[in-house]
Amino acid sequence: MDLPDFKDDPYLKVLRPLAEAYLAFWRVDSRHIRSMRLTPSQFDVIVTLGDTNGLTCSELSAQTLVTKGTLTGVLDRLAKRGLIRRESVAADKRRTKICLTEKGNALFRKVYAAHMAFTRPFFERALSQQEIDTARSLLLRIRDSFQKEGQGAG
Amino acid sequence: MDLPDFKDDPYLKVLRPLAEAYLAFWRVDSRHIRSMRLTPSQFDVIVTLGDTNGLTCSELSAQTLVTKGTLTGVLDRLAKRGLIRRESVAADKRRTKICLTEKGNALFRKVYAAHMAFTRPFFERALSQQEIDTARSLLLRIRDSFQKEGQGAG
DNA sequence: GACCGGTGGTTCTAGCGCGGACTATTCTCC
DNA sequence: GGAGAATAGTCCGCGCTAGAACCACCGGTC
Repeated sequence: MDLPDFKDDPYLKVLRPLAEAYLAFWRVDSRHIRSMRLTPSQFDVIVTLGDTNGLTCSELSAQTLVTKGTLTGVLDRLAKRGLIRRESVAADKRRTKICLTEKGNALFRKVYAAHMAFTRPFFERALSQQEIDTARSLLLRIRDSFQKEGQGAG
Repeated sequence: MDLPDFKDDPYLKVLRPLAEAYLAFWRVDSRHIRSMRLTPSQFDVIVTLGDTNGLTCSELSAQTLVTKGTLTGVLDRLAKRGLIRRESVAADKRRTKICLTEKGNALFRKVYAAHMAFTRPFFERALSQQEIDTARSLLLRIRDSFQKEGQGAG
């Protein structure tokens, strides 16, 4: 994505920093998660399940960044490690409720706090309170622009 | 990553929008790339090779988001489609120079312009010129914070 | 000219990502 | 209450991902 001809294109001035900022964050973030013996997807699922009474697969995949198809495998591995369990739902036999086990809940408490504490300083030293607000609103505008349906953009 | 207790944490106010903005972008971006019969990694490689006289694998993996180990497979598939070729380097038998073929170069020209044209409007309609500059500088600060070595962040 | 640390590319393992197909169940509408 | 659409979860194919191990090769040293 690095052509001289286009380097001055104003929109590239955000596109690349956006990608670079997120990916720099992501590398640090995921490395720390892996050091806690979880993958990013597993962490995402555990944290999303934390402090709930269980969620269905659809709810989980909507609230995490894990798609429906991938979720099955992720849950299989978490179940194998005794961190979650699948419960059938009487009212709707199609559904399965996913719950943290005791062990999973304990892990959640430990790992979430640790990860927050690890990640926070990177942001705090980068931006002031006011800049955080500015960045937030600009980023949300970008997000909304890409989330608008009719992807035809215009 | 969605706990009530922590929702007011100032750093979460950027973390989530950053992730959401990038991922919203990424979904639209990668879907468009796939519609052109390329994967994001393949696109990244092709675009990076465009307008060069060939790069070694190390150079490629440094300039793209594709790691050394993954690159082999990506290049295999691109070679199988006749889009790149591997050339041995006389001066150093360890190295392999990767070049776009004619076909690959033609694809590059077609696909890169199309993709830029597709993506640009999403940013243009989200932010003004001035906001682009602001967003850029804040994002670069975030990036730099995460890229600083000693990941201990303090 | 044999050692040796460093580099370049490939290979391996375990796991994730997307889209699409499939089965079972539930909902909707006539 | 039965046909057909929609939904829930699983499964599959292909490809990507990090990280580590591996082997060939280079550069310098003695």
